[in-house]
Amino acid sequence: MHTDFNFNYGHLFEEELLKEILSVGEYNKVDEGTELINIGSYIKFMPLIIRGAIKILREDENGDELVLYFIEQGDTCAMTITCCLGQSKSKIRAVAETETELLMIPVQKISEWMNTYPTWQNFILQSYHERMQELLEAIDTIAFLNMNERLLKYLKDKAMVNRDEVISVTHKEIAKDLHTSRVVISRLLKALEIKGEIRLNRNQITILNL
Amino acid sequence: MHTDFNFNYGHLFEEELLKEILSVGEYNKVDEGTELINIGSYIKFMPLIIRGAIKILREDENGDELVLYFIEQGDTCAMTITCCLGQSKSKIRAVAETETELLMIPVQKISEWMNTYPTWQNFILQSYHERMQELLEAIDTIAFLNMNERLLKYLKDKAMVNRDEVISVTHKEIAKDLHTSRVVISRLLKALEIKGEIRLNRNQITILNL
DNA sequence: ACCTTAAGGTAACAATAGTTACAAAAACTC
DNA sequence: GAGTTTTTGTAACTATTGTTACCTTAAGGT
Repeated sequence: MHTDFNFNYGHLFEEELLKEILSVGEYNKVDEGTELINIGSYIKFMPLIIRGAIKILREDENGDELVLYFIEQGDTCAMTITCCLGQSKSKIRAVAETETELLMIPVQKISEWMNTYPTWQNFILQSYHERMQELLEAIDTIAFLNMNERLLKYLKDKAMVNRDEVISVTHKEIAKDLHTSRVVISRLLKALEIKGEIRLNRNQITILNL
Repeated sequence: MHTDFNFNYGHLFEEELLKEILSVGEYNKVDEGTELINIGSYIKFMPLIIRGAIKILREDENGDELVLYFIEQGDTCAMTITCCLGQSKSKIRAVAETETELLMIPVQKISEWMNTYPTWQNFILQSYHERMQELLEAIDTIAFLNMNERLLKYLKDKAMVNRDEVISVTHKEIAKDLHTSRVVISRLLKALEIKGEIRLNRNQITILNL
């Protein structure tokens, strides 16, 4: 754990801050599928990802949901920061995409360190910046691509964060993530298979030209 | 100008910072339609809006564009902050929605004040937070609403920032902002008129139940 | 007033996405 | 291994959105 943490964050922070993070942060290892942040819940910790990947989703009042993006090791969830600093409820949902190790940083430390460690302030601002970019990319995807292209992008993103061109997922799950129906996904997947882009198996999709 | 500035920002910052902002910020008055930020341009100033409203758009490589949200007096453009601090090119376009007065703050002051004025740091983080929320709302809109509902929301938002239930706009302009075709907009507007939600005139739409 | 351009209305059709219904195959249960 | 559940395939249909084409009307210029 310690070495993984240093690998991802060591170059970002000074010795002293690294020590503080390790002493204050609560280490946590969660299984795939674990719900880390619920819509509407108050957030008391900010997660620093040491290993693994997390899927960030948006969900509206009717329970319609949509994947926004994936975050990986070395990332943190900027959405959490806004929620933490603003004491507001979460507007998003975070689910472990793979088995994931993370360090939970208590809220009050975030703003405390903002004032004492310039590198921390930098890290927080940088995180905001990156998450903003991801949100813009998500907007591009849903605004300018059709379902066909969105599906392929989703599969490739998923293969990327899982570091495996074989994806374990059902059509139903994909449909939920992309906010469409299972039948639509099955239809488009079949078309992609015929085009030679993927290979289909039960509970499993292989990307052929990643 | 001075009183308008104090009205919008006076309660946010301490006396000293207010004086600095006014001495360093370059006052600017722009007409409706003025392009304040271009895609791909480097940003050297951060705008504080004193009066008026600005339309923020996303544009992809093919020139497809889409309105993300409007910002008003008292707001700043957090997207600018990310660009300024990261020295990166703009990923968005900003166009004056009405005649607008603003104060242009030079980039290097933004980070300088982050370290000297806690209220400034707070303001920047708060701006990030709000813009993040707006982006999420934009995602909700394009992901979960159909064109019909998006159109009505657009009209109401526009009426709001213009403080007038009579909107001066052509069907073509709306189509561009919502990234669809003129024919679709004309069709949906006509349906809204028949439903009694709006009244149509050339270059002008009146919202009946705002 | 006459010409030109911009704005808006509308029909007909195409493409994409969503829905309902049902069947077949695989996996899981006991 | 018989029965149940889950997953996937597919057809037929509907709804929404996008496209093309053509017309009318209003506004602006000279």
